[in-house]
Amino acid sequence: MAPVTFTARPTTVGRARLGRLVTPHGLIDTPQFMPVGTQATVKALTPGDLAAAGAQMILGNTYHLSLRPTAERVARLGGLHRFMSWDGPILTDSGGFQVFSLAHLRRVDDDGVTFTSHLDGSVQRLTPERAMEIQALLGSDVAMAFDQLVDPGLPAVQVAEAMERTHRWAERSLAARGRPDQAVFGIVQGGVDAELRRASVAAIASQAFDGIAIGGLSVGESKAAMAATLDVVGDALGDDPRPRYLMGVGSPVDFATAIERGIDLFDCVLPTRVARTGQVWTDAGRLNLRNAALQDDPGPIDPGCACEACRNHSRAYLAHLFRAREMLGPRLASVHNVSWTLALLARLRTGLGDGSFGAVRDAVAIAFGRVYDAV
RNA sequence: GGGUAGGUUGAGCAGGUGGUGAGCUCCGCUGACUGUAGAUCAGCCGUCUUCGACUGUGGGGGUUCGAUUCCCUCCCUGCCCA
Repeated sequence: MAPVTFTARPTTVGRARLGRLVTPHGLIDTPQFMPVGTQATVKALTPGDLAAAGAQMILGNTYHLSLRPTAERVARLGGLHRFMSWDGPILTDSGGFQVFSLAHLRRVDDDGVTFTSHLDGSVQRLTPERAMEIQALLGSDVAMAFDQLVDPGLPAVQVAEAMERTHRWAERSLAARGRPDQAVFGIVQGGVDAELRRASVAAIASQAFDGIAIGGLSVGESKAAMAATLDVVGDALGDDPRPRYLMGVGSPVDFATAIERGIDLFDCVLPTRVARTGQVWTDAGRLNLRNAALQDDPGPIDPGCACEACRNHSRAYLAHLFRAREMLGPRLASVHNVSWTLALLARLRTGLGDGSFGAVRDAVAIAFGRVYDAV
């Protein structure tokens, strides 16, 4: 029996589909957004907060958790779900992103990556096999193959080299899968080069992965380049029935763009990261809770939002909390942003069914265009 | 009343022995953040017409080419004595 099953039906919107991913810990309506809980916590939020916000699946991270508290300890304590008291589905990143973001702390070779721990400077080794072992110990519902992403602006030779390494690591990741109840997703790389992306889709989609992730995007390239790359990947995948996960995306305007091009799953730190410094997302665009003008605003962050922060608190109160550096500020802002983002995804799903998708997409584009339009 | 130490841009300071005081930390203002080394980081933070210029060292006066510095006087604050 497959660890996860995915059923999806096409819609009238481009390559968009409406689907359902069933995992050992529950189901996910797609397209869906997964809040990121790198260190076994979606920063500032309890599992109850996440459930109330409508979260169906969250992320954990191989690199961080293997260093602390260590995968072995999590396993001894009953696995990641029990450890963090999140009963729903969990996807674990393989640590591939850290190969990219911690560039100055690592050395890459064909076998794997050697890191200097950002915590204590100790030498750490991550290979496809070890990444899969860690994820098996964590017990996530979906494990990610160990990949290497690079700046798409690098010379094509280097982008191709990292991509080909990713393909070899994909095979090894799949061969090293540790448990039958855990799905494994492969990751397509290739920067913003159409030819490389097509080659990468061919190399990854031909393997027995349970899902296909698109990595290496939203790392500085333009919105247009990301959309064009998603078009290429979408064409190359054709009617491949597996779930498609766009890694590390996105901002409010990115979701519709990607959904139209066939994406089913998203994850991104943005809603929680920006929330902690006072930026909240609303139907009218974004709002900086530190702005002086909000100190006298008795209204909620977003009148259309049903989250705890919007139900119970005013912008003026939030503005005060951030000004006073009270931890409730980042917490309530995180509650709101995750709730709002998940609600946006719900509206987009509804829109795919009833024809209002374009209207939702355009409203968000107008509200956020000023900020997130791109280069 | 006497003595003493002080008064520097919102706050707290640094510096300054007659020769360029706009330097720091807070506060404040604005922005950034995309598979989280991020409750972080960046810019601004006297005024203006801002690649520059002007003003500013408690108030007033004096000496001087030139005063934050020297002199006179007044005001304010802390501490000690009476």
